[in-house]
Amino acid sequence: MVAQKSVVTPQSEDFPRWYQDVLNKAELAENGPVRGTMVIRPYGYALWERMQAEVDQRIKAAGADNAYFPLFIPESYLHKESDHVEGFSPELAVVTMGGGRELAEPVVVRPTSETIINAYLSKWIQSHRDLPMLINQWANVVRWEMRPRIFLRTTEFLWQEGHTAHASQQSARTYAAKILHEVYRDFMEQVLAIPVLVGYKTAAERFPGAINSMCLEAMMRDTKALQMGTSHELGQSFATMFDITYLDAEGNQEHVWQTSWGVSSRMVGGLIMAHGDDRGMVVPPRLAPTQAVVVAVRSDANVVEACHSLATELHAKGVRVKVDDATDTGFGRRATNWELKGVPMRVEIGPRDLEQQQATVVSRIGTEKQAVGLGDVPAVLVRELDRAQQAILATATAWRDSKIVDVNNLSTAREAAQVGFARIPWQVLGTEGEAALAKDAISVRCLQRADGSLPQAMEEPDLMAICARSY
RNA sequence: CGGGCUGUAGCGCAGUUUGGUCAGCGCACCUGCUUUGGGAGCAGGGGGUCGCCGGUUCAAAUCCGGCCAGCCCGACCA
Repeated sequence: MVAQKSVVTPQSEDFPRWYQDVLNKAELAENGPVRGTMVIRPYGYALWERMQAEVDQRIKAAGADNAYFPLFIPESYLHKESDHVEGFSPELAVVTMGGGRELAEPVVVRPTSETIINAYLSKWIQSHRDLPMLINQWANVVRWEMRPRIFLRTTEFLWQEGHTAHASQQSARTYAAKILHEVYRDFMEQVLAIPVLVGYKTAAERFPGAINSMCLEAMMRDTKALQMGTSHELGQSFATMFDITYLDAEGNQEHVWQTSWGVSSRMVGGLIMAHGDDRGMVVPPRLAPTQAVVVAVRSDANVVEACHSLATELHAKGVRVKVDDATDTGFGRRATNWELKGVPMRVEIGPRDLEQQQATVVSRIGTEKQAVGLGDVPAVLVRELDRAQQAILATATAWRDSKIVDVNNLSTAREAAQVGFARIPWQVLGTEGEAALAKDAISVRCLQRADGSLPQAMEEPDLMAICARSY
């Protein structure tokens, strides 16, 4: 076997450059003409569509229904919640002209939709029988970012945002945690194969307008943290400002308790940086738009026919499969391109294979090739796909865990956070320590219990702070 | 928005110090032939107002001024 030339900048040499190389060579996305915008190419969008499908299914299972609210929001709506407007004002895109004339009231392009959705929830909610009201929308939002990075932080990005109203604080809190665990964590670990730490955001990191922000934090291959998703308890502030009230069973007028929660196209960046290696992307099989590619090694009618017939068989078994019979491109180049895209399994068929009535099966996460009888390929592939899914999660988890260091003072925390996650008792760190670490670009990613579980309240004793550099 | 670096073909770059056969290289692309089991070879070919505007000069990718954009490091954030 010929030594493989490096096709992207090695991670160890220059991680940001590696990321750019993968975006380009795997044909995922590129910059749009307006600063901070991105063009998502078909393969990148296929990854997002798979994410949408899996997340949407879980959201519906959690009882929320999809709806759609407008892109434009009256500027006055934003001003109804003071923390909210303060948090988002610096990054708003505001439209002042329309139809060639100055608008009487400027409209903002939504940076998030709490305000407009709550304006309507207040019309729709009258009785305790209307609660809980569970709404989700898939949309694009715009935040004028100072330092954009494709997928991780773009001026316009794609996401889902859930907005719910409940009769009690407990119901809202329970639901926000349910979304965190049953929708987000389950999706990220079981589908994306990315292990996440869950916890509360500190007051400094909280969503503008929330009384409690819960989050999921993943570690990228450069040991920086990426916030993969959030679920917020909004308390009653939006309910008060937008007058969302209901009559309870005793006939009392009450304000609802609310939540909001979201995951975005940022997850595509997280996927790239959580699993990728020096050969490109590694896409876990349950997510992969293409789980297996059947490659015709040489231009030969029998070979090409065997590839298509095997693909048909695999498709019938529920494998998302493609045939690569573009034999006017050399085999090596095609193999490399599929690896760059992170397609989990490759099945190679050439004349030599055909003579033996076999195919050569290669996993993206391994290097060895195995010869498999043609008839056994579907069963082997199904087994290997499952194995790869488990292996990718296990590898990512073991690696991340090896980069989490327990520390007990500020200076060791600072040191540990340069090369991983520093875990330090919150009562040792405190808000002063948090501010001190911020000077070195280290933030408290989340507060969690010592066993890694989600706290019930900020005031719980013995919470641990996870500190890291982040995207 | 601060600090640093960089804008030359789709991508990556050389050339700028010392103005003048510098419009160049590698990859990619097109055609033909030979190839195809890990980024193929040979031959031929297409593509760039050198980021933009202005200035200096007989002459500007090169010098001067301004602007714009991108990347990296920070502050802000999904």
